[in-house]
Amino acid sequence: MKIMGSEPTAFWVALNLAYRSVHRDMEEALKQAGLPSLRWYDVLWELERAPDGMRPFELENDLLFEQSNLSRTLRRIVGEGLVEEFTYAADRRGKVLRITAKGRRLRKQMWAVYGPQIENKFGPLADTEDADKLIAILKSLIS
Amino acid sequence: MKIMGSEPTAFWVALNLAYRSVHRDMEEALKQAGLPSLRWYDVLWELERAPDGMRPFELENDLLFEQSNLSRTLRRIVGEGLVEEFTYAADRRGKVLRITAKGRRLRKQMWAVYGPQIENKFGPLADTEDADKLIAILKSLIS
DNA sequence: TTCATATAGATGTATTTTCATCTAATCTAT
DNA sequence: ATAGATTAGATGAAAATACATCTATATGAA
Repeated sequence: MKIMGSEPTAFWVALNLAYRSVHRDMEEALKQAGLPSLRWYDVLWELERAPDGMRPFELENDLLFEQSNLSRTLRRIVGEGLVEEFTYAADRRGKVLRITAKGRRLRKQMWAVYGPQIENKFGPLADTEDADKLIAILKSLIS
Repeated sequence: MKIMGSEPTAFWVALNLAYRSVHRDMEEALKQAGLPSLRWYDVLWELERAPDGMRPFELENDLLFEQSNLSRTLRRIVGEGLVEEFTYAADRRGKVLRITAKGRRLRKQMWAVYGPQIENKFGPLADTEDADKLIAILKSLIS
């Protein structure tokens, strides 16, 4: 019989705190620089890599967004002119999103802050061969 | 010069998605069972292990709570009779929190759902011979 | 075709979280 | 002792997120 303080719990607790700590610091750095949140970055970067645009529901899956949350986030992002919406001919319920030039510029500006943050936090670990193993494990947890 | 798709970024992306995916599922399971959120669990468990009670600011540090958020979360938790507040004689700005019998019962109920979730997700990994090393890496990210 | 079901996305409402600021108590240096 | 700075915690207002539901289109089986 497993007891509470066992290994799996320790792993989850560490994962939890690590994520939150890093996330908090990164949001802080972006805010400090007068830039939007990480969620916005994720959307912009995802769209920047999709030359033909993406559907909202694809973003939802890739980024683990709550549907209603994404819908409103997109409204704001589109409102800022960072992304454009087009009706999707093949399915008239849907739409297609494409990043704008302005969106690309902002994404790049954000990367200037975000990138170094990642480098600071994770650069030192990246050498460890254990890091690869950990990445694999982390990926396996995603459903 | 580092490019964007490099190792550290892969690590962070995996950490990010893993956390969110697991967290979402766990919250879902708790909600399904009509139980409060993980944040409440964290507070209750932390207090359960503190025989002499804890100060809010200690919880704030241990659980990476935003101060104002914790303040309100505590109001709700105390409102439900799960935790009691006492004035802290040695520093009259502060207070001491102690879990109640009701709080302990609820914490246990929650564990009946939460524990198995952890076991499901992380149990399989625990065999990894260097789980400890991976945990250490995660912990090293916490500031 | 037609009815039932499923999917894409929006939106009203409630809840949670953040941000900024406030009060009261404590601490520190003079 | 006292002025200034710091800390514990609360709170109004704003923003983000979640939940439930709704509309419109699409799909699939009879």
